[in-house]
Amino acid sequence: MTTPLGGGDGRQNPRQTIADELRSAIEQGELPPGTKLPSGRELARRYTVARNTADDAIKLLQAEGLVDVRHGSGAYVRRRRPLVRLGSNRYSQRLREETGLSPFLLEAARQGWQAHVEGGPVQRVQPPPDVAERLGVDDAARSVIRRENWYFADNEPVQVGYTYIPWAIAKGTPLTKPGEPMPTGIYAYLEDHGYTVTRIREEISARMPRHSEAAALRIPPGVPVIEVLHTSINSDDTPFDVTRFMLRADVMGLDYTMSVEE
Amino acid sequence: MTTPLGGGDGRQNPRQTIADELRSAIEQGELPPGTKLPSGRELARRYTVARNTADDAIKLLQAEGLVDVRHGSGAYVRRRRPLVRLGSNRYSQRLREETGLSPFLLEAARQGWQAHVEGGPVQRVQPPPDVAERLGVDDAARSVIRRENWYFADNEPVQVGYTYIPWAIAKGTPLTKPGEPMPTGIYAYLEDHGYTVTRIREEISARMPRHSEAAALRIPPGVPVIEVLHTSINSDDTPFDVTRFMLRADVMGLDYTMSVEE
DNA sequence: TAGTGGTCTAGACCACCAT
DNA sequence: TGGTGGTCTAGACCACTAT
Repeated sequence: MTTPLGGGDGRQNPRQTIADELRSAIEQGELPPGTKLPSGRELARRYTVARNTADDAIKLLQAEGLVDVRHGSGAYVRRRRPLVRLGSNRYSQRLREETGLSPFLLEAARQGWQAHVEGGPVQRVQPPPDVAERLGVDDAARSVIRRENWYFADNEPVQVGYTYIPWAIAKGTPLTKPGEPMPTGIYAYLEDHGYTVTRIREEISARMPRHSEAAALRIPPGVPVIEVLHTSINSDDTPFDVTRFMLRADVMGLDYTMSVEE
Repeated sequence: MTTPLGGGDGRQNPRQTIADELRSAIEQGELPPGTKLPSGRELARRYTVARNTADDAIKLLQAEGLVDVRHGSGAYVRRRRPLVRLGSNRYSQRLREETGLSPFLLEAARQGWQAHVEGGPVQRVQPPPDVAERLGVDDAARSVIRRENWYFADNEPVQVGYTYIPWAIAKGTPLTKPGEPMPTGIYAYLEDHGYTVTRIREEISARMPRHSEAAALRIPPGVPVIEVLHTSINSDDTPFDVTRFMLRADVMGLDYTMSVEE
């Protein structure tokens, strides 16, 4: 087949061509957020390609996070939702005491979201290697308590956290029991027993969600997760809690303010 | 067509079935990193499906970031490369002076990477709204200087940064000229002129790369970017520089340690 | 009920890789 | 040169949505 063009640049893939044109229409604002894209069949007609090919173009945009596809309805330019930004002050004792809220609820409420937290199972387990290393704990069986928490905004799950506390610390306390003492966070409790969050370390990475994570957090295609490995450090420089958070990156972000040591 | 199974669970999509089995083989370690997956044609034979279908299964894994596909060769389980973690101390004056290195070079070198930075164009421009807001600058034309920097590790681009400095500050200084004064970073220069990084704010999000970013940073499918909106704050609480970084999330991460205010 | 996306088939040609 | 991925076609059936 010959290339019919007379004025433009060289031809490439039909699939890419279609995706490129839709993409730039989106980026230029010609297709504003919420707009419905032409249907696969319609694109196939316009570009004189098989429907497969047109659909593949839309799948590309979906993987790039540009569109949401609704079965039976159409593909729509994704609306950029404002992020809930978790601040670095979220471990502040004072904030907690004044509001009685856990960090997540605090930030979410401040930003106008209907937020709640649900506790999951609490188990005595063997810590993952990276957690064990940061806790300075044996990589041995049952050396830590693992607590699971799910965070919701407007009734959608947006974050999960797995908290690991050395058994030596948690032993015989309510920290080993589910449901407790979540309302104001476990930190209020730990504080009363000599563990104050003096410093924190947060190691941040991003990746595509695992299949199971995508299902559990209802993460749409084209949306990554932010993984935060958080370590709480006591005034005597001992780490006493490590939490691995997974955040839906389309609704959650982080916001740190910190002073720079010389 | 009937479902031939006798012992297992219910059937679903061939495409999903194939992806599920490969995925769990990868997650179980039966297919270790670097292993070559069966070819599309081979999978098609094994599962008695069309080649399209088998290929689609592999594309799913690719979009999840689990495999790297090499044209003409095969699909391989992705090796997890260790991250270069940029620390919160990277704006430390002392570190800079002792080593003479810019933050990125410092961290990368410390972690055994062959690193270098390339400066891009320097222009006087109108700042993006979010940058203008953080700089406390007019959203007007030509109110800031924009500097562009590309960061390489082992000769691969892994990070871009766009730095915005108010024209009022940069006017008549080497900050308006390209190539300068990069070797030790612009911060050394600013410091000598009354702008010391006393506090920083970093707003973090993650998303799939834009098409152009993916091309420029050579980001493979299934890999997101981390976007950091960095603000440098002077001792008098004035912001004097905003930089937007884009990091390839498969090789770059962040590592903050900070004290918690009461 | 008409239109839309989801998926699959069977066959084809091209580009790239490795031997 | 044979195997592999990349892409495309033309047609089909199903599941879901909207009216």
